[in-house]
Amino acid sequence: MARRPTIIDVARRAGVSKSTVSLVLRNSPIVREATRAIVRTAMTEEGYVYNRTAANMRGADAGLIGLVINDLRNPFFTQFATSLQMTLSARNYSAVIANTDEDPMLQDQVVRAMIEHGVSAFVISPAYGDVTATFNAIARAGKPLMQVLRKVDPRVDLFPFAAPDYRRGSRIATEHLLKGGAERIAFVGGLQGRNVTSERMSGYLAVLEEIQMDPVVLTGRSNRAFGHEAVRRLEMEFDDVDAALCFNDFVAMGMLTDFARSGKVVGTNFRIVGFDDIEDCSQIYPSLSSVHCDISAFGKRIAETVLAWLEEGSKPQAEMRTPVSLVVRESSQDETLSNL
Amino acid sequence: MARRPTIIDVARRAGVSKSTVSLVLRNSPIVREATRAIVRTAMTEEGYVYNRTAANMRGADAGLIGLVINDLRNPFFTQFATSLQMTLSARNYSAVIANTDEDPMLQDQVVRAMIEHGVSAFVISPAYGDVTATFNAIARAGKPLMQVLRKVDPRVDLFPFAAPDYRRGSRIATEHLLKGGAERIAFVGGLQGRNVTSERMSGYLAVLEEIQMDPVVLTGRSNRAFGHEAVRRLEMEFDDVDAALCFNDFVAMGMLTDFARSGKVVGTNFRIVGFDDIEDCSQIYPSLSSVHCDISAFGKRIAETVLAWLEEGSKPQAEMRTPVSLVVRESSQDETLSNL
DNA sequence: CTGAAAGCGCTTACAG
DNA sequence: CTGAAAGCGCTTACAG
Repeated sequence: MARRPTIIDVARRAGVSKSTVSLVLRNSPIVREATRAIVRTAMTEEGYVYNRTAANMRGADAGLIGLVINDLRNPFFTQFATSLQMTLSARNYSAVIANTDEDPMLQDQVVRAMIEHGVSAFVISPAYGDVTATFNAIARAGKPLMQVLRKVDPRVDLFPFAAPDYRRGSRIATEHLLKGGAERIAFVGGLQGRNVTSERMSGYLAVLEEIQMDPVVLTGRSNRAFGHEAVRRLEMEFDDVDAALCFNDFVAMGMLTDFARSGKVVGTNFRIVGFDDIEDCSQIYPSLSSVHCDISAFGKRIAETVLAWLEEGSKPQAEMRTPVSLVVRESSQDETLSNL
Repeated sequence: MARRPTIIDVARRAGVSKSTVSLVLRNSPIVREATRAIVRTAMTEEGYVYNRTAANMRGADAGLIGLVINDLRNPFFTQFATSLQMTLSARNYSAVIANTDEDPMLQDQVVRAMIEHGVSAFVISPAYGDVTATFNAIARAGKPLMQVLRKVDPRVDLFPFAAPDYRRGSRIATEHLLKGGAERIAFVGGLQGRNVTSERMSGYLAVLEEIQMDPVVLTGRSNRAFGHEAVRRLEMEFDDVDAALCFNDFVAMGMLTDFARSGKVVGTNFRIVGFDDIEDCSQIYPSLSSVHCDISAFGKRIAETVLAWLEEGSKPQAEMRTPVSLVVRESSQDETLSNL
């Protein structure tokens, strides 16, 4: 297989200089239309493909964005990554994507690899742990960085933060459970001491304080297994609890499965609301009410924000919150009502 | 913020020529250990980061692999992509990842973008449709390409194909259902006329022919909704069917949900086996038996295969099949038995 | 072992 | 509008 054709080959065939070819490539208006056409045909005849790598060297933007995600196997993050990547694609950027598996060391390694590869900007949903050195390396390399979904570095003036408005989601979910007649509501899941946990709990705590209801908080991992465990603990220790707001949909699904196994009817005897509204929520039985974070719109918005920063230099605000809403389904609604 | 330091800056500080710095960078053995040490310190003092882009220009390998996936929101493919990407990372490669959303046009576009970006090789789980032009563009650019999971281009001598051994999975699942006492087994889901569908059906058809059982095939989309539809159709048209092998886990879960809603006990009255063994299978109730494709090992293996091709020039065999196994859970096992 | 020179494929001023 | 020249940050022979 022969060497890839370059602009010189195209120039020779078109009978112009290579500068002219370069100008055509960059859609410069100073080249006559007739010349453009000649160059264009020469390009297809040669089978020319643009070499971005070479262009970058001369200072042009690489058109590569680094996307670093703490857990790509989790559909919540997958959804975000996919939406972001597709928005970038539509704007003619490509994404270098890496899963860090919640490992700050691995995270540091992939970030450095991406800097070497010359990505133009970073979007990071960080693993918990110390990111100072990692983020500093990005700053030193002069690349914009947005931290999303988890605020791990407090220097939001340098590394702007964006996330859905969890606090508000937590509030409206709690109010919904109360309106449905819940007399004692538990908050289930989420590791103690983490920002996301306190945010997702904060609206719940605020509402309960307003109406003087005692909170019941069961913190723990954010998976189905903890949902199972929580059901057992509630039965043993807090048998007056008749509703739960969960840290995320996995915890909620874990609880649902447990109730299904023991034959309890969720929606009537017990009300559950999840968080994130992943796709499965509407597909399971009973279907799961959940705080919808519109993560797909969120991903799109982040893509646009970071491109605006890159292309127009408009640095995003230090903290950005995107709207959330509540999707009510069977798990928090009396069957008799929903069948009306 | 100052310009990024280059090897010249490092060379100046270390008091050597830039060639020497380059040699150190590439771990060449011909540089004395003492000199290396001096250069290394100079690098950290300057805050030097390697510029791979520049290195590529001179012919070095980019260390970038293009990963193009038909549906990144589907956990099966996410698992594959993640495992592949992490294996690449461990070998000091990075992955440019794109979701094509089953759209051959989008696929063509992202592939061309990746060629411009200078990826060294492609791994593609293709969207259905005509990929000839897209694949030809890759071949013209001289990049290795492996098609995985779906054989869309028959030219496997040029574009080697790899997938789990679906046929065998289909066979062992069918045999398992028969051993459990199934008297009539349906195959549910999978679009007609697609390779994957016929492969996942082939073992089932073969076994049924051997024992002279009439097949019942309900082809259709591969999502939960079709699982619902299938349950209704089975009840109406084939009420002697007492077991189902599903095209994938989503279809199976759709069936499970439907049975749960109507109070039928899966595992006793009706046996179900899914395909792919996504993570949820063990977490739902009843837990879902499934053909385990070990997609994580598969991703790792593909990464290694493509790197071997790239680094050692050892082109993979035209067709590669990886082993599968059956994971038996509640959905295909009599409760009385499983509780022993 | 180390230095000076050429070149990878583009873009960017700068003349014409 | 178009051409000739320099340079982006490396690597690669080729001398010393």
